[in-house]
Amino acid sequence: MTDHVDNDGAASPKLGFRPLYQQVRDMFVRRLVDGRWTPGQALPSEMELAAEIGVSQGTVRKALDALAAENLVVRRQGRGTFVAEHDEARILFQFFKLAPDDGERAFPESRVIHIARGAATPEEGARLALKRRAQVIRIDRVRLLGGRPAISERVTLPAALFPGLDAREVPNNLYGLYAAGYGVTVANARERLKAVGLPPEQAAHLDVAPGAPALLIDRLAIALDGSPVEWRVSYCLTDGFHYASDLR
Amino acid sequence: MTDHVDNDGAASPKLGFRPLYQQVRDMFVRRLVDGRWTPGQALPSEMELAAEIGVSQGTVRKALDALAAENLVVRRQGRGTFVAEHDEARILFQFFKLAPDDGERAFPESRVIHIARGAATPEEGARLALKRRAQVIRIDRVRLLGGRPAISERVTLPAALFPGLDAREVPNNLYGLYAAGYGVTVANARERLKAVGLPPEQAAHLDVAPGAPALLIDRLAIALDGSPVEWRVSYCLTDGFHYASDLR
DNA sequence: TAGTGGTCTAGACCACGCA
DNA sequence: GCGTGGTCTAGACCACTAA
Repeated sequence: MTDHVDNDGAASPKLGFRPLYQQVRDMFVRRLVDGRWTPGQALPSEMELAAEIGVSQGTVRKALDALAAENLVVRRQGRGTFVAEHDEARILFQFFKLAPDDGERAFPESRVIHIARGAATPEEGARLALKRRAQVIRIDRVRLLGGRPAISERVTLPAALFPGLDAREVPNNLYGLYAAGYGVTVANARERLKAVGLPPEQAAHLDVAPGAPALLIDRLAIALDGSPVEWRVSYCLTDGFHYASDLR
Repeated sequence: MTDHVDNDGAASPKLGFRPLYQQVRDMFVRRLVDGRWTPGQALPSEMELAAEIGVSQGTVRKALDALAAENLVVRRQGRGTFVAEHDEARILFQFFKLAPDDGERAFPESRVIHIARGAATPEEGARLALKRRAQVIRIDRVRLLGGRPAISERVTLPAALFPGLDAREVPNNLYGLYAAGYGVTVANARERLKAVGLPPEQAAHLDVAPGAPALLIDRLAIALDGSPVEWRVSYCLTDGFHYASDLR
């Protein structure tokens, strides 16, 4: 066992104090990162984990509650604690904020326009924290909402993380593929929104006039270990749809 | 004392079970709503509250932690628990999502264009859940970011909630005024974003050409008791700025 | 009925802010 | 030094699920 929790001894002088339950949380995240715990799997019970690690059940509980708050695990009373999956329902509510003005949210269809790999541009390298001259995979696709083309986007990925992705069938649910196919779990994302005039290329894909107002969404997706794993730039038409944001 | 916590007895049959700490949380929210606890005030210590209510300190703690997670109270180790205030810093990070593309976030200046009261339109009535022919106050203003006009917005309020607001000086920080002047605390807000072409009136206020792409933010602000208290429609220019959204 | 997570309690000790 | 919230533990009981 390479995991360990240690809050006593000379290693905990004055600064650098970290609560036990957070150390336990970090240990659990490590198990998720290195694939010891995989999506959908049932974790051992709180009691078993507590006995294994050598802390109280309450401390394990605080650690698991923290992971549940980050949507990394799902707790179900009477059944157990499970590693979260990137199924469509989760994506739809956690990462896809575009909803119809009235009516139910629905998962968009996708149409891949182009997929290729090449050397990262300076901007791509900067956003994805890549070494000079690293390879990236670029996916251009159009997504349909309610049957109409509404999103034109480019997804840029570090090729090193996703070997062979450019040569395979690309499913609708990319984050599910990252997890199931490459062991890469997207933990969170930062989005920056702007209103812009639609560039000619995107306008053609969406079948509207160039210069039409579009919502530009620039998203950087972050993996469990904190590293950026996807840069996505989406142009969205917003008549009949809106981007929903809840401020608490 | 009208507050009470009761989880035994015939009132708790099979359904309708509600954890004690949530009942305590609700009791605390009631105290915030009715003004027994006011912004900035220090709450009694956990021990005192536990003794007063007749539950354990741990249960009070869970209730207060829940309120802290909702940004309704602020907990400071060694000092105490305080009712949250709508100071500029809180607004800036919790409710104002527009940030410069590079550089520090800053609070925008405001210039009131017009303020008046009148009968609610059907749409205003629907959004604010008003009775037919209720009065509303409308505030039109322009907000400046980095010295440049960047936001043109209309704020619509139920006149009954804010008597005399249309006749007084309107400060930059509206939510602070609602709280300090009228005992109305904005607890959260729902925003819907679209990209639109700027209407002529807003274009004139912002000194750009009509039809220029703008970010339309439609915000409904919700009070502590769950009722809508403000409807705000903002047209934002987004060159040099973006709307930041973190997905977790 | 057995096992899981959820709630509630009680008490000890720690880190922090302040007088 | 004192009082605050923060952490950690231990144990009891409850609600839910599945066999």
